[in-house]
Amino acid sequence: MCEEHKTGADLINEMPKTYDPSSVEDRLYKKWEESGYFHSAPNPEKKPYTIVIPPPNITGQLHMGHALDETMQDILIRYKRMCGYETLWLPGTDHASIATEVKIVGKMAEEGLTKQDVGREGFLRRAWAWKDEYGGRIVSQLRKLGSSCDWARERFTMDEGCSKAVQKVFVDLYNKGMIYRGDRIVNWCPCCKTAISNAEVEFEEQPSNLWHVRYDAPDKSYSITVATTRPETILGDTGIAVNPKDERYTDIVGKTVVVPVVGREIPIVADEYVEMDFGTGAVKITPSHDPNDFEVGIRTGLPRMCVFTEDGHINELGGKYEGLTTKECRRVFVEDLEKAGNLVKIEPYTHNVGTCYRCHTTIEPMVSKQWFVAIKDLAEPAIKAVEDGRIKFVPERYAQTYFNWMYNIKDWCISRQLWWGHRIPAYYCDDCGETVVAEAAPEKCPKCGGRMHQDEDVLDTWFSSGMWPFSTLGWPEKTEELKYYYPTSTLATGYDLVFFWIARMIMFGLYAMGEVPFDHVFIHGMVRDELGRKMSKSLGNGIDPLLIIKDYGADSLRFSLTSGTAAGTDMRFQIKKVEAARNFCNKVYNASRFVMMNLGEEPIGEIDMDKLDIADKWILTRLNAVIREETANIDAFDLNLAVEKIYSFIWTELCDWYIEMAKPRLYGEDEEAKKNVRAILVRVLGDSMKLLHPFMPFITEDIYTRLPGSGETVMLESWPKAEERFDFIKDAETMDGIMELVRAIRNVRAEMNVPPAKRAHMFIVTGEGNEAAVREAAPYFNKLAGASEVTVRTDKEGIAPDAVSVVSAVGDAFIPLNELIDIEKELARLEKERARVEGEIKRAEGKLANQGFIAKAPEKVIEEERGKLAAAKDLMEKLLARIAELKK
RNA sequence: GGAAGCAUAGCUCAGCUGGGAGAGCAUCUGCCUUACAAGCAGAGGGUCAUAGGUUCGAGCCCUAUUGUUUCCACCA
Repeated sequence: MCEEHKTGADLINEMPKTYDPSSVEDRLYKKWEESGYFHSAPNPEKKPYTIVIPPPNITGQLHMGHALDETMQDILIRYKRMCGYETLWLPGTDHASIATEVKIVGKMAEEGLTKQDVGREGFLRRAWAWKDEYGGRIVSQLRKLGSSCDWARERFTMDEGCSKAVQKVFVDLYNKGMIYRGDRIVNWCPCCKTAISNAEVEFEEQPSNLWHVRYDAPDKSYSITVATTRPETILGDTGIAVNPKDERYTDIVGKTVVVPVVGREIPIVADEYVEMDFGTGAVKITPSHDPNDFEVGIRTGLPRMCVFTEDGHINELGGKYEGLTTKECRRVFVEDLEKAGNLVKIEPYTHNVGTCYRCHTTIEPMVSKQWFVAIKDLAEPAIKAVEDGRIKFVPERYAQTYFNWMYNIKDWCISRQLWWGHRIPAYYCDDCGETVVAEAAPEKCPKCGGRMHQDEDVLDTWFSSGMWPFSTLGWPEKTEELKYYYPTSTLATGYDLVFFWIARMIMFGLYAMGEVPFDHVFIHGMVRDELGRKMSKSLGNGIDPLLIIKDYGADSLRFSLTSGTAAGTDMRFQIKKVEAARNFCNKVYNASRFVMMNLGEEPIGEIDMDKLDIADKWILTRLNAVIREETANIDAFDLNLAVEKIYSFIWTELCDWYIEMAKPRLYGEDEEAKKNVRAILVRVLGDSMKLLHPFMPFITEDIYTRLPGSGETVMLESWPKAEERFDFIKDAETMDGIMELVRAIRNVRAEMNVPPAKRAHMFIVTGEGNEAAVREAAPYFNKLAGASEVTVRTDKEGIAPDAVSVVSAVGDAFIPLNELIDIEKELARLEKERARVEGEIKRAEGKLANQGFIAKAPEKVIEEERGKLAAAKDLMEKLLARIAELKK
């Protein structure tokens, strides 16, 4: 795009003084997308690097969690793309069975309609229409962040391919006996009217009571008191259990008691499950409404009696309580217990109540017929894959979280009493009850020829998202994509999805593909509000990323989410941080404006290595360092460290120092010098834009493509490599010393209250070794240290004895500013400095006098220490001399 | 009940395999110096939660304690 060389004036006219992200972001994203830069195809010439997106729910709106998630992934993808990998970031959305269905039911309710009113077909029509309307919303929002997804490969968990994968896995697992159907206690959400898995239950601590209830013998000759937190379940009691070792009850085990109020007779049984020390040592058993009681019931042969309806009411077995909600029933039933005289006492009691993770309704454990995955055979290889390092968690500690869950994993309830989702491919014969599980619906019953009907239920959302890494690549077809991109590379998501999603993907990946689904699991924390609270709708403290993008730009948002926070830990969202990021954008932008303004009329050539001065060598050495460090940081997933490196390189080293040091030459007469400085500036700025690009894609693209000699996009450029010819370690050290001296001079001037405009002739006295370097750097003292003229020499001859002096390792500066000096103040300053150096000498001497240190510390460390001591002593000598001078 | 994380400058947080404590913001002092006042220069501010231990050397490793957050389990 820079075929014609533009002059600085041309370029600067295009660039206002302040960076405006809104004027570039949408335009650049459109360019990227239309140019096909995001698209990936199997390429045997390159190594693949693949990320599948954690598919956001189609119900979703972009929130800060997504913003963080996508930013991390985009950084990795853009980095790897520049490193030469064939990168695929595969996007898509999740049908989110329960979440979506709840929304649609809610919307229908506004029209006064229920699911039953519209029927399954009608409901699904609405659901798909809803998906078409809103499913694209989140996807377009992801684009605002700059996400470089291959949109041509966008998938949906309920599209044809993914559905096929789901059916195949289901049928296959069923045929292997790893999926079964049975009556089990499940977590029933009376609001969503469906079973949910254990992982979907959230426990909330709630204050309640412990009701002590006496069960009398039919003839009242004995009684037994139990405590319960859920008195309404007494309606479903079918027994009382005590510990077999409990001598208090041995003589009544096997006898019966009467359920108070209800009047049924139930047996007293013995079971190890009962803790003798807790409460009265006797437990009422309600096998249909409590998971533990369910187990006791099986062991002791107690019958099940389900007294709740699917929507949380008491059913016909509840007698006069029929039709009450469980909550109402509790109140009424407790009253009746009291009237009957069976309520012994009420104790306040706080305990954890299971609630639905979607709607936070209290879960009612209920027996019902559900489909389950027998998890053990899937879990074992999945545990092993992490144990033997085929999958690595970043940070590592999350592997522990994973193991804890996996070692204790229970069979997975996968059927949901919902309509929106993958319908279970099981068919039952209307006549003989035969069950057929198959991908295609059978015409008729293979046993009796009767009519078959399909199971009404759908599968848990996570059943399909667990296949995401391979279903999206075409499985079960043997596609090129599957062969090339699977296993994927990095899976990035929040720690809240370790159980829901990551564990399931690992299990299914190993099962269906025989190979892990990804190498690394990159875990990030949650974005909290400024006060450290979760962002939630109920608190109304959520911050909309789109508004942040609108006001500050996507780059600023991305930067603020990436910097200053270590992987895997929660972060607080602070608008101040976004502002700081915005300021950085402006800094970068203005640095580029400066470069543009000074490009001159001639084309930019190669850097002439023979014409580098000490500042040039320094910046090139520093560029090499930042390339090496940042690259290592990203490779280790330390994105925060990486972005901070390039940040401080650009702001401090490039802007505050090098650009300032470039000015004398750019504004000077030496055309050759000018030319080389320009080449260096273009090179350093260009590489900086590449290094920053993964983090801030828009501004870097905007700037990079304006630079002379740049390609049409930065995102396809090669990641910078450190060139050895740019390593000038020794010169860079000297330059650091010169910079140290400049800082010291500035310090003195500031402390002496020398007006910035007041310039003075400056003498720099340096040792032989540094003379050449300091001479080279002399002009910089004009610009950086307020010198009007600089004289470099190796002796102090002719320098006014009362000049202000600044001592440093590379040399001492003398500034005749006598009239401005406050001798007392200067002495105080030198005294302070002397004390500091004295401390340093003591510290170093102490260390070197320590025999243990000399004997055991590495030679390199000892040498460093000796060097420091010598330098400090040298400095001390100068200081003392200067103090003596002033005191005269 | 089990497990993990965190505790560092006024605030929010970094700190890689142990080798003289950092950033951003805030504060104070000067500056509209022709890239940038969303900026420049300078300054102040920390017994790195507490107590022990290992080591020549500990913010970093070990043990205990305190505070705090989160996850898992869930005993009626």
